[in-house]
Amino acid sequence: MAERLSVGSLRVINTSDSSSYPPNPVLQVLTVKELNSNPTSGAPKRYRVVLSDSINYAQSMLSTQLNHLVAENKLAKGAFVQLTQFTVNIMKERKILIVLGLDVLTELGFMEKIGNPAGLETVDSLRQQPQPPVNEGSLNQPSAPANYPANTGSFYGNNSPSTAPAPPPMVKRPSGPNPANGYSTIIYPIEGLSPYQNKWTIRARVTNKSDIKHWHNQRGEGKLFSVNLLDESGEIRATGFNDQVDAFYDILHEGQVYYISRCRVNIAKKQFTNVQNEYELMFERDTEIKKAEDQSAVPVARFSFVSLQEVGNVAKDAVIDVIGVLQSIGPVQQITSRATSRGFDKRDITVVDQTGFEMRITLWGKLAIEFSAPEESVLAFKGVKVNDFQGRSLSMLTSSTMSTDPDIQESHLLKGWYDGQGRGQDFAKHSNNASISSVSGRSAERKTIADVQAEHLGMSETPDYFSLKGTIVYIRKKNVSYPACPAPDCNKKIFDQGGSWRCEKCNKEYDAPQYRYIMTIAVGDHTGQLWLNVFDDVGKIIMHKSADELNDYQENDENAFMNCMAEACYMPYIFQCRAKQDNFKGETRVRYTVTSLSQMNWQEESKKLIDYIQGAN
DNA sequence: CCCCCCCC
Repeated sequence: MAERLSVGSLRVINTSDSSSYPPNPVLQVLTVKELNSNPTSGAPKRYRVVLSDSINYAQSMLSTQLNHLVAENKLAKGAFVQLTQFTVNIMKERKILIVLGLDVLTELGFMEKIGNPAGLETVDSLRQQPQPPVNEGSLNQPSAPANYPANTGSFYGNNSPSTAPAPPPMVKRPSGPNPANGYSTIIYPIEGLSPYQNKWTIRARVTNKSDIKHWHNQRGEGKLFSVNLLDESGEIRATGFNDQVDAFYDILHEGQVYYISRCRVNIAKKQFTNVQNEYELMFERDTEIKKAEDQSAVPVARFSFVSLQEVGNVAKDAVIDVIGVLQSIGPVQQITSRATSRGFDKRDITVVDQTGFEMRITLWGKLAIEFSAPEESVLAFKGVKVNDFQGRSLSMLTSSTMSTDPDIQESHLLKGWYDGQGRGQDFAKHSNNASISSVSGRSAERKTIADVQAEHLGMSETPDYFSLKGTIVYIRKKNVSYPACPAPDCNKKIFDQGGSWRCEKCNKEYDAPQYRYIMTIAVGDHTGQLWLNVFDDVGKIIMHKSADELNDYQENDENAFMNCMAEACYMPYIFQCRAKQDNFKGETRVRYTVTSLSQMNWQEESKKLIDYIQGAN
């Protein structure tokens, strides 16, 4: 097999101009590793693959459309692959191959590592500047390296040609625009774009075009619009401001394919993106946009569906894609925004899928009013926001899209399932239990108990949020729960009037209270111990039963009660916590409240630890 | 340079 390898090709790619890249190098797969992305973000998995030519090895990232090869165990350790499309990005001083296309040479099977391949020099060592070793974990967030020269022009322009790679050629399309009019005939895949390359043209379909938005704030005012662009490799958002609105807004039409070149490539701000790309484009004065004569061969949509069941495990505020069968259509309603006191039209619909879950999705504005899809249509949503109202619900954003009965495999499968069995089925909701929650879409930062104390979390004006990996070491037996008003969302403590229970808030009498947890638990980790307050939704998870049931035990069956307490103790969890000052008998103290908790995911935790250990070296 | 996306 060794003779099939493109021996020495990786060094050529690492050191030379893209025009000298070996066209279709054959390489051996040394390792395939899943990048530890946030499992609650809804984003697809990313794989890092180490490739060897037997003399050298190199890091690569697999474009997500190749993920299935990993899932099918075709692309695995020891396999041989032939790259058919790739580009080179620079992350943290090191070149990374971005593999956009490859063939697994299955006829060669899997083999032990051939030769004794060595690592390649970092970009900086090629520039005679010794650099510390690369932290592999950094691949997880390839935000453009802050420690990297911001002026990429100087990097590519002023250095010697041997260290200054020009953009790699990708697919040659003789039918593309003529270089004479300023375009390159070389079409780049969107996934290969990066701030370090500026001579490219993409051929992409506009899958979403915003209205023109005007803004004014302290920093100034202006107008903007943005489009989502899609090709077979990936998607990216492009935004035009002010003059570029005038120049390009009317040229770009949703659904059509364009050649686009000479944009600025910026780092996408993670919290604002709803397309899967590290970068985003900004139209500039000399940006060129030209409608493609051939509108075919560019995908119309790209989805990364999360099943309705899985929506329960996605963080609040994540932006995800879902597909489901339309089950019910609510009426158009008018609401008034609390923030702006403006009125909005909305409509709630419910969709179901073969995981047996239903999901409410809120549509807004014109789309809500004009919604006309018949019941039992398949609806595919791209870029909808996850809310945690009553468990889980979804809400469209202006950047979201909805397609009715899209001609994609998932849609046909869903239709088949619905006609076969789904129509008569009952569906589960994501109930109002505590679930993975987060502040602004991310999980709060992990702290040890020693960190929480040393950093004085909760002692400032605003609450602090953190997550904690710990074990329940004690549950206070006093005041485990209180008798609450059974009216939905009241939760007020009610009082036994002798035979009936009175709620002062509702001004009503009830036959029985509904007990709610207000537990105090001690949680320990390897650095200390902390008292945490737990309310009903989290209490139910810890105790595996309702506060009513536990209260019943406490009153009538001491043994059963003690057993429940014992079983709940010494369980490890990841606690999401809020630390907040309050006044108690004239003294200021910090109260720690568990806002939600999740079961230990040992695999994830192990990964975190490995990354932590590697980062420490 | 926006980044709001609303309500129960």
